[in-house]
Amino acid sequence: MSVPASRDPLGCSRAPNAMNLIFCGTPQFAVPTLEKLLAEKFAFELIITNPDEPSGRGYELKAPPVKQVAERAGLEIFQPAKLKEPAVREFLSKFHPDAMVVVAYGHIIPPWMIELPRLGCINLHASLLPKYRGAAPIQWSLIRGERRTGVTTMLIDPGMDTGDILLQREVEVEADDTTETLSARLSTLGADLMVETLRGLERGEITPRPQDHSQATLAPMLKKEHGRIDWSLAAQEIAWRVRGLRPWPGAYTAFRGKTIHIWAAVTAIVVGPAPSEPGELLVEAGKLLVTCGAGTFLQILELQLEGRKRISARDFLNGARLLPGEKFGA
RNA sequence: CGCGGGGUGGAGCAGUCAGGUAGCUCGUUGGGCUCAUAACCCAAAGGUCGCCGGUUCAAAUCCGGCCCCCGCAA
Repeated sequence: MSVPASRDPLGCSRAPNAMNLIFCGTPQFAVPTLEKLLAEKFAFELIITNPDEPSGRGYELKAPPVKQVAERAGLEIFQPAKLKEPAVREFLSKFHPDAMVVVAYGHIIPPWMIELPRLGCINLHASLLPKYRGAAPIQWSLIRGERRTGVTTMLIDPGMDTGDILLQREVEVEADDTTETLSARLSTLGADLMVETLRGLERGEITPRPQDHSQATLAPMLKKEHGRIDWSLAAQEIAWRVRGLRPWPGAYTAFRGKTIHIWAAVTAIVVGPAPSEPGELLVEAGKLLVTCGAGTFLQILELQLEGRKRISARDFLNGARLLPGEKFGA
């Protein structure tokens, strides 16, 4: 199927999406946007992504997902460790993109870089700004039990996700969504929104709208310690965390002196007045229940003992030889 | 040479330190009980103990090498 060479209203011979872009992004979340823009024939002057990092057993150097896609597409790649270096500014000042697209890049964009592109730096953020500003919006919206969330494109300003909003799109959070599944959905939705945003901006059809800063909430980068389960919380709170903390750092607790990860869990209907303290394990009709705060119970569905594979609660019960009164978190 | 855990019937595990008849909880198959059941009772099938080599009268277990899986860390 061939499309005839199109002409814009001015009659100039040019591709329909002849915007020149610089793309900044690093993890998997940024990949759908890059791929979508490639498919829509946007032109890339440069791809900026984080340096390869040692990862996995043996600490082998691993290229970030965006770099892998960019390499396959034959694009020029730039991997500065810091944007502050004078050499970085000097190098980038040679470029004159129409817009810079920033998706989960992992760095604050300095003012001189914001002013580089004609149309500004367009950021895709995985929340309904001004809610959940920061590095981990998807995780925190799940941890907080939000029923709906979305994606936002905005004009980057010197603050942390404080720029003017361009476009937004909402989605429902499914009851079994985890950061993995929600992130996959938002990243493809965001890719479409970015295309729409760029085209709208080029045509002058989008009016940047300031955020209502009084409504802002924060979604700071997660740390390992955020995954430790506090069994005195209500089961619902813990279930939200289990979903939001996947795949990293994961919700974990201690069992027989070792770390055990809880990968899937749901709140359980209480069966009876079983007197027990937070963390205590109960087996009821073949189900593995943990006592939580305020008389609530969490049913464990999937877990993983340190050094072992991820298994179902049933397999765990078959092999663990639980003793009465054993507990998590001890 | 980043640190560490693990590979045992279909599943999850014990047994390995102090070598010597393959164990536990399930699942599967057949039978029984029951109005009925994922419940209960009886019975059966199913394993080169990751691979190769060594030590030994004898190796899942001790020694050497290799393959695969996983946690930490980043």
